[in-house]
Amino acid sequence: MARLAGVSQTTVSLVLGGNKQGIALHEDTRARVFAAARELGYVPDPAARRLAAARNNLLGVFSFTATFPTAVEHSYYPFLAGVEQEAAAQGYDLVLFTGSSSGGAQAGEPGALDRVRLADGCLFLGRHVRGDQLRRLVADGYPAVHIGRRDEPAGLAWVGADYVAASAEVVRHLTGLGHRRVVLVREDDDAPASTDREHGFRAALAECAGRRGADDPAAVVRTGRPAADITPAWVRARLAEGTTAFVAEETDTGGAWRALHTAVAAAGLDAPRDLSLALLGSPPADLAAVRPPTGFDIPRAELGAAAVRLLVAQLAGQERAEPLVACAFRAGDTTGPPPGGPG
Amino acid sequence: MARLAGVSQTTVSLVLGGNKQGIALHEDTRARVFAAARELGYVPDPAARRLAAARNNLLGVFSFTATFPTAVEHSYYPFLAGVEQEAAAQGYDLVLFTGSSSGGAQAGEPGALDRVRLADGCLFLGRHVRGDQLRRLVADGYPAVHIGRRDEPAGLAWVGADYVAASAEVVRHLTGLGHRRVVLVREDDDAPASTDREHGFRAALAECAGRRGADDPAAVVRTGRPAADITPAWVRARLAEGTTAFVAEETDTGGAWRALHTAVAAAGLDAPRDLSLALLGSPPADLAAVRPPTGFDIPRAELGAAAVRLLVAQLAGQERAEPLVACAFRAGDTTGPPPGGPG
DNA sequence: TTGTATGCGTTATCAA
DNA sequence: TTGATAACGCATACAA
Repeated sequence: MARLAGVSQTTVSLVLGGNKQGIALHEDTRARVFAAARELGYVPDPAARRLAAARNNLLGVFSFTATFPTAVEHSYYPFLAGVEQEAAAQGYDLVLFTGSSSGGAQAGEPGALDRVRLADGCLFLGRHVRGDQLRRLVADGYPAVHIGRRDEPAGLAWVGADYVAASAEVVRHLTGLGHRRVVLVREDDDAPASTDREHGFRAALAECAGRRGADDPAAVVRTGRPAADITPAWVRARLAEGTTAFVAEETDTGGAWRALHTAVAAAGLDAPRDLSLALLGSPPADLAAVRPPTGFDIPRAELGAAAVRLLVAQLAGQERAEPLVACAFRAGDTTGPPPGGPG
Repeated sequence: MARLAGVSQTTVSLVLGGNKQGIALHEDTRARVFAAARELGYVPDPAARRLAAARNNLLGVFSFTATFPTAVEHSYYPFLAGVEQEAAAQGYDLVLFTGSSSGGAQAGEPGALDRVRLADGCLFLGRHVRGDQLRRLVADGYPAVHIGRRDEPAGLAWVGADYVAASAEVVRHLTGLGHRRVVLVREDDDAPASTDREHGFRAALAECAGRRGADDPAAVVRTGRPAADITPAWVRARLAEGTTAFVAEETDTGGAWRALHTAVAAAGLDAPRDLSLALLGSPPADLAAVRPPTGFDIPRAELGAAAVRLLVAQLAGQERAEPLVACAFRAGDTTGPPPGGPG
């Protein structure tokens, strides 16, 4: 013990612990403690100090699929980048959990989510988190934050991208160019991320209809995987009906956008010459290079960081703040005025 | 406490702790303890565990730059994939220590490394490791494994890719095609990864020279960042001297390969028609699609997994095994016989 | 087969 | 300004 070296004992904690309480210390004492510590190579045991502090400075990160899947494009990497940085800034370390691993022994078992309790609080990623277990965690007052909007279980804190506002902005960009009839291609599921985009889409079109007195031009198409119904013929039919712009939502595979892109090209059409295309999100890497679509970028790193801040605030007993993070509008090369002129 | 739920208390440790000592336990008791634990969502505190037993089934990962940097190409992500999977298989949870992350509160502090002691052992990644702190950890007998060959501090265990063998194999592929004069373009630094590649390169060429009695055709060029000296004129000059093949080492930015690629194209030359090109590693994503180069792939996930196995073996007091992991030769489209025919 | 007592290294509360 | 002393939550030797 450094106690032997110096002449003190509890004092070591104080000087080496940073003296949070602001207790007065003799400068000599400090110096002696430091000297002795260096001499013996003494290092405060993090386990002991975390035990005594009743807080281990660990934040959990739980993703129901592997945190590091082989296919990078499905990964949570962009979120983790923000999580890591913000956790570092807040002085927390990260414990990585996955639905498939969780300590090896009890994979997939009913209590698998309980493992996260070894951390002070936990972040959850992904749609497929078991609701019942999460509910219990939340009910027990365990600090938890979900990345992505989530209505269930009640009381679960979350941070999410403001898809409503971002989608509305994209649509307003189109209506501002003169488009009056726009079609949204979305996935056939009811995830909040899809629903929010549709809300923003409809809201922005309704605004325009109100102003100009036109009838409601909103049209929404739900497509499957793969998006087999988005064909050149389908595109032509929509154009014939007066549609001048198409909007696709971003999905994890980019399927909707890819299908739209392909169908338009196959129909011998060109954006923005013959019609306008926009993407409610970011394009898959291989299509990004071809022609950057008009749309918005999801601030994934920002979301990760915001989630950490929210979780830390929860740990400190503070109430939650604004959970929505704004997306950045991206002006691309795929939109322009409708062919026949505005209106 | 789970103690309240059941009727025991120390027993909880035994049954939940895996009962290392092989003490006899009533099946009813075990069942009751498990039931109570599940009921309360009880999880043993890792800090307390580590304090009392000096182990808590936590493995640390410490990288000397952010583990999830904004620039994806510099990331340790591929290693992490293997680390995560193997750690799960071995029954360990992963702690990502954020001590050195950019923006981290204790980024450059002298004690930044000490927090890893919370975990039973720790993996280290990256070239820019604080040697002094690592040395202390190792000297204290703390289980540590470095991913990537490393000579310093002495006694630090590591796993690495067998760059020597892999590079030699690539060169033999070239000499087998008939190339006799080959130039290596490498970074101007002395990282083991670069040095090993050069060794393999030289060894394979020397073999060939020995067999055929030719003079030593090895030529090594060190280039900076950016690799400004790799110009079309430079390529032409080497060809004029009789060089028929060029080999570049993989770097984190892919700079050397990119420079070579660009210079050859700008010189109006084509591989494998006019000359052969090979890459000691994998190409950056954007160049991979263009034309897959002959070379080898670093088994990053395998390395991560091997590191975990080595660390776990160290925890069990076993001695270290073979630290080298073989790279996979990749036949690409950039090599062929020399233009003038073999020899 | 299970309960009791003790210690792991710190921090926090009080007393000196 | 500093030194005792009691937790912190768990594991282990030992007694029951």
